[in-house]
Amino acid sequence: MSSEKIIALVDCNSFYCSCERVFNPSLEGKPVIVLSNNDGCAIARTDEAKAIGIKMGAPFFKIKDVIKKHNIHVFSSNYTLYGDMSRRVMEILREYTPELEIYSIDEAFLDLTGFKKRDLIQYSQDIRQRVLKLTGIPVSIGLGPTKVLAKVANRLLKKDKIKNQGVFSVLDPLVCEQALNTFPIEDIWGISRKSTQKLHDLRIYTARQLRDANETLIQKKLTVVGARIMQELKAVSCLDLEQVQQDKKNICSSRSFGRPVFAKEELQEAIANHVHTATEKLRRQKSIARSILIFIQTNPFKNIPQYYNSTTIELPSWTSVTTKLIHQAFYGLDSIYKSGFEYKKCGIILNDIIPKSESQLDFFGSPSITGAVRTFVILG
DNA sequence: TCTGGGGTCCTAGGACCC
DNA sequence: TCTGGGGTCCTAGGACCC
Repeated sequence: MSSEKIIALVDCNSFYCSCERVFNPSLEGKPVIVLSNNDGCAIARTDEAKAIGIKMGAPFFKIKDVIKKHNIHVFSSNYTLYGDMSRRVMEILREYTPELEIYSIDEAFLDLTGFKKRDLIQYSQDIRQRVLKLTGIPVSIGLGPTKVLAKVANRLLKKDKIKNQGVFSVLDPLVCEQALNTFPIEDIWGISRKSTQKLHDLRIYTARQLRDANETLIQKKLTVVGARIMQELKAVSCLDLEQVQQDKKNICSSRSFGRPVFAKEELQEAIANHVHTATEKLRRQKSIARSILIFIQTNPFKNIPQYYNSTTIELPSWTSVTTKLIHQAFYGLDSIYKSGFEYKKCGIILNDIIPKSESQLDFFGSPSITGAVRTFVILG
């Protein structure tokens, strides 16, 4: 019993919108949405905007009328601001426990097992109040014995099934049982559309039914991923907190164009920018890469001739030098570019990434991996 | 040469997350 | 006219080796 963990999921409410409200308090109580890059679609909504019926990912052009009618306040996304606010929130959370996993820009798992003897609801309320006071960001906190159950608790808060107190706990087995009874499987963390359909085929509709289902059957249908979720629903923790930020194994930069693009020169400019962005991230984690994938594509939503292609370039050695990678990326672009198409999006992915410290300089000044077999040709 | 089993590594693609 | 961007994990299947 005492080995049971206590996990809190702290989630910032309508995070991007809340950030905008911090700098514009008159928006309090009013409907607000934040749009994706190029103002393509809605990616954050306040409760007021949700109540009006704005759906996650709704294309801007389709909701323009509703926005006007209900006087919804609209913002283009400002990721520099959101990243900044996120760091401040996470720093405060870290004051409450060193065991913390920053799961996304607006969510963190906290291991509160060591605070068992305290009133955990009160402790969580303290966290909420302090974050709100120091950053202006409202957060919701779900408590459970596993990550999946903490997510369940948090989800119930958002759904307003429980009156909006900002903290909900399913640590009590009876409360948990009740919560799972009516909790739809599609709302479980890790169960999305495809898996939901497979489970519906098995006549499994609620979290409770999934928890009590035949394990072999679930593993067969949903692989080990599903089996793990089952365990977590049973309050058996099998997803650990990942406290140290792992180095990225691949780094991607891509974006849609705000307008039609035909010319190779324009694609080159965009690709160069993407390489620049990605190599900056690469250097920040003190890594080097040896493989770069370049892709270009037309707009699949448009009824025009479609083209998608990608190519991977393997470099002779690992590098984090922007110009070297841009050179290779252009070479790759040359090989896949076809004129006459209206391009909508392009991007690059850096692969085969290793820490710079794992490499050493070979005779010619370019890194080679330690321990790898190399043949040296002495010139002259 | 033929036959078979088993292990490892790699890659592409599916599924899922926020 | 107009539909995000950046990730992770897992599996299946092929290549290769012993």
